[in-house]
Amino acid sequence: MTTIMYSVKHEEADMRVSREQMAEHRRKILREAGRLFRRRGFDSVTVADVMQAAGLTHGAFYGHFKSKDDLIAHALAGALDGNSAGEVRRLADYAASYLSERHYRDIAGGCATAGLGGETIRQGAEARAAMTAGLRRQIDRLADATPGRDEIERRRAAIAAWAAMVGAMTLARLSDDETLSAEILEATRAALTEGSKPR
Amino acid sequence: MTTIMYSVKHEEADMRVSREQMAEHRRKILREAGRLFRRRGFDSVTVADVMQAAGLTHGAFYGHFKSKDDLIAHALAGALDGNSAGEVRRLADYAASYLSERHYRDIAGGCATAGLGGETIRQGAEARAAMTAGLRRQIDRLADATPGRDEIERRRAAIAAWAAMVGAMTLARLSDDETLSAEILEATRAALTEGSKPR
DNA sequence: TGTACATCAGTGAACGCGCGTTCACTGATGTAC
DNA sequence: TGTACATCAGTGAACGCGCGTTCACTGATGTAC
Repeated sequence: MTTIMYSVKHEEADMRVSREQMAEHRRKILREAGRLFRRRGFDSVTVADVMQAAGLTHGAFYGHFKSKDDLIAHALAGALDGNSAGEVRRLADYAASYLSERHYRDIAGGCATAGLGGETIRQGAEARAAMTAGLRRQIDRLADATPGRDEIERRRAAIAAWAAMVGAMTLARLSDDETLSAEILEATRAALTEGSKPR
Repeated sequence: MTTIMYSVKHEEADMRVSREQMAEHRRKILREAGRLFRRRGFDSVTVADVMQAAGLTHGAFYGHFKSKDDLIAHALAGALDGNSAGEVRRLADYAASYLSERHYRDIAGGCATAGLGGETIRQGAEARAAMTAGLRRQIDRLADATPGRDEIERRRAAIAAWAAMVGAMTLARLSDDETLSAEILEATRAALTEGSKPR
């Protein structure tokens, strides 16, 4: 009996690859790390998990990053950048979309603050700094889309609204009863939407 | 040269101890675990850390709990119980106290939902269940102290307020800039307090 | 444009450490008489 | 109430596994001529 083996290379991730290939690999590592971390948390995702998701072996990791902590900081920064892409038009619309069932279910692709905020408090200085920068950007973005008498009032309202959104998503995902989860999202959506729609 | 050694026993935690001693040990393990978990998260606290904090050695652990996961579930339930002790009179007062600098700094003794909510999503079924039960109790408590036309509206408002409190504490602790942290707490406090004070 | 060689991205085995868990042992507790 | 013995809470060494990290090696890339 003869077994014919086809050597299928999904990507040419063999030995030495070109420089653009390497840059592409780095981007892929960061993207997959961002998704894995959001889904499973920093600690339970291993370096080997990330590299496998990126289609490489774990040994190549240290050619791209100094350490797992280094990866965490960069992946977090990337995920936060991805989240804050696009302009926020009206706070009420943003809240409705943020507090949607779709976002509730998409942990891996969803908001990094909701998915990883609680754990980042205990991470290294660089990860904390990335989070703080992302938080500042988000507050600014939301303040521009928040109604209010003056800049100070809009900023205040934006902060409170952002806290409610992140908190509601955390609580909804925490609950093991999906009816309660839906109620939490709905109640917070209502609170952030009410009175802001011109009718 | 002679060294005189005094054998100081802080507690008689030698071999076999009495049954009430054992019950006391279990309570101490749970209390210390609750504090350590809130401060450092589930993963970075080891069974040996907890037992040392309780004044015992790690080998005794499995006489008290089935596994680390078992400890997590019980410690979480205990911490949540501790948090929800006492009645909530007025939502605005509760929010002011919850969003205080004192609470912000007291992670180990503070709200377990804010301290561990983000991580509990990825914990076992029992830990999730304990969190869900705690969440339900908290919503009920707050709803009773929330102004509103009817039960449904009070409950809605209580949920949104609770989400804002947990979110604001998470964001404040996330920031590595204490000025921003204080601003987040202050803004959310203002949002939850405004209009509710009779003047 | 073609050839020779140095570089270096990726591979996979190996290292070492820490942690959850187990276990033989100890000796005080608690019970039976 | 006192004595003899079984029980069992706690001790500390040991086990085994997983994970972050290192390293010798490979062979394609990219450069010098």
